[in-house]
Amino acid sequence: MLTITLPDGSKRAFSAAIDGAAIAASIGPRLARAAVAVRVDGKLKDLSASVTDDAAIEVVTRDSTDGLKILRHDAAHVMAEAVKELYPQTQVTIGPAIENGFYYDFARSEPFTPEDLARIEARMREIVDRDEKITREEWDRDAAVAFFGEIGEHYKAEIIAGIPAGEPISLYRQGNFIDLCRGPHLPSTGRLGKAFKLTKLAGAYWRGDSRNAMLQRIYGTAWADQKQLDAYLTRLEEAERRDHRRLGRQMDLFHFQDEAVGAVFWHPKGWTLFQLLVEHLRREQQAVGYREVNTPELMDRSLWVASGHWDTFGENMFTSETEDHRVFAIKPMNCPGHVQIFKNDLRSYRDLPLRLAEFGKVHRYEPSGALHGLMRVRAFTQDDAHIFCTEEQITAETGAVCNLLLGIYRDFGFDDVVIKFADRPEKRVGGDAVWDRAEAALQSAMNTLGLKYSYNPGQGAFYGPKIEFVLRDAIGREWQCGTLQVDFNLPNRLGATYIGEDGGKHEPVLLHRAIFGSLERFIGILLEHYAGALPFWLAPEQIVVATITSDADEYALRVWQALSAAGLRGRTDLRNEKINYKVREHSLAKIPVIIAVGKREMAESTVSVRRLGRNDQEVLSLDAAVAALGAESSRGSRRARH
RNA sequence: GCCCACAUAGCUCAGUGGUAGAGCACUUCCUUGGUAAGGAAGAGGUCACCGGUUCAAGCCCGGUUGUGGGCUCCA
Repeated sequence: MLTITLPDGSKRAFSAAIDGAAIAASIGPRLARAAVAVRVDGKLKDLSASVTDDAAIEVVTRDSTDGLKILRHDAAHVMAEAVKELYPQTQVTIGPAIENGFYYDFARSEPFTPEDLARIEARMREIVDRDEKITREEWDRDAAVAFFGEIGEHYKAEIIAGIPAGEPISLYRQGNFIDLCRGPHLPSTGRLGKAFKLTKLAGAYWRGDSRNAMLQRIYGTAWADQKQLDAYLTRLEEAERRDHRRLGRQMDLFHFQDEAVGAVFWHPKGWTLFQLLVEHLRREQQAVGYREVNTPELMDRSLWVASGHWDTFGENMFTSETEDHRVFAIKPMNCPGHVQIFKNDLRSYRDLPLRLAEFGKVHRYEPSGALHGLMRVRAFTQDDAHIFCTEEQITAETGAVCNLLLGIYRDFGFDDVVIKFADRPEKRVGGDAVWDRAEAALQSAMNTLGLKYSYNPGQGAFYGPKIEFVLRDAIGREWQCGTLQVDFNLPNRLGATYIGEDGGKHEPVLLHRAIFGSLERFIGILLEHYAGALPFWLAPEQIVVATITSDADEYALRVWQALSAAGLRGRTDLRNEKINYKVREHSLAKIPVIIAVGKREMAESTVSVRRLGRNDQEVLSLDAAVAALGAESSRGSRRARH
């Protein structure tokens, strides 16, 4: 006799041990069909796992978060089975479920081709039709290592050999395919359904280490049903249309070319946007105590040797050698420069916190494969700032930085920012005691603020732990934008000190912070976020004044003059084209406001205002329109922050 | 840097060994019109670059550069 408790609190009694499938069936046939696994006292189990004692049971269905994960994991297994059938010489490695889908890494001397992908996918559908039973087996570790070694699956054998001896391991078998897996899995391959698709082919290093062999990774997407799959594919297509590289071309904002790989040619409209971001942050940060500075692009190598950058990143720095054999480095960051400004005066504890900001253009010789539109470039502008403070001031300064940052992000329409805490990396300067203090200080400041963050182990800067503020692009890729780093190392390495209350010399703590991070990257994210339709205050061209007939040319110029005098950006369109044509063209160019003027407006001193995304117009007197649009533009950029 | 794919007009793309194509954009002319494409004509190319195969290469082969998708990296 056992009693199970369902999530709604209801209880059911069974006379003997029972498995998940039977429990689901006892509740209803629909649930039984949708069931992919069960959660027994919080632990995910196969539907076939038998429940012998009283337990809390939740039937996991295929469209739930856990259910989808299981489906995707099964899809990976089915793909591996298909690959082994079609290309028996291939070795399997690992194949997890990921966001929206799954992948599997294979070792094979021949590269897979896009045609192979179609073959593999077809075979996967056959395996689903075969509806092979999926069974769990428990093996002794050493027996499993020997087994996989024997059948030539050396990667699998290596993985299993890494599991502590004596720990029983589970294998899952379907047809002739057997794989190491923690589970749970579906009862049979037929339950996977056919709402999956293989999407791309990629390389991936064995165990994620670039010193290891390159494996071939096949990515796929899998869903509970065809409708979900179609919706996902449509979403991807839409995301492609908001790719910032495409928008940059369409909106004539910037371009790249071969002679300056990874460096942006900003066109007039793109540069206007860039300047708007700079102006906005400049105003906001000056209001909270930052002072702007500017430091040299080119400094002697010795400074970078002293800071530690030369040893850690020398290979990624651009250098320049003069005729007299002096080696200069083009700055890859601004911190050493700011430390020089700090050091150039005798500093008192009364000067702290000292907040130095710079819109500093930096160059980094990034690996060619890392480059990506505006998101990852070799020449970019940081909205960098360095706060020299005491250890006691870290919490307050961290709070102030986070407030400023989250406020700025809100101004640009980003309400949900992913925050990560990254601690000491393998390659670092400074002793463990210093790192302990830096990490503790940053973490306690974050906890005091009550901000939610995840943990990103080993990803800190070489001189200190950091907080990463991460935004997502149109297809969900994550990009670090803002950052805050606590540094107990550089001031020491570069000899920065201040005179404390006690009259003695002390080392300041250095907080590094960037809000946009890289202006280039932030603009890339911003464009994708708005799909190019920037809010009125940010649009490089806010208004086009378009004539309906040439009789209105003079009036249009007068209207434009009035708008321009109110500080608005835009132009006239006096071309001999129909108003329909002009509306279409400027709408596609994502101009927020089109003002049409014809004989009627001219006679009445009015304008007809059409907003992007709307099909109606508002007729206003010229004066009222100028006042309203002028106010709207400055409202966006001048937020009340108190 | 590594794996795979791709590179044709300003843009989006077609062209699988036999004289380089389309749509949009551009220029000129006609059209002066009321809120998402009026009409006609014209101009526009070292088919990324270097080499090879071939009577003949945009197309086949090799290399280089760049781009895209991943991996690694990201001060």
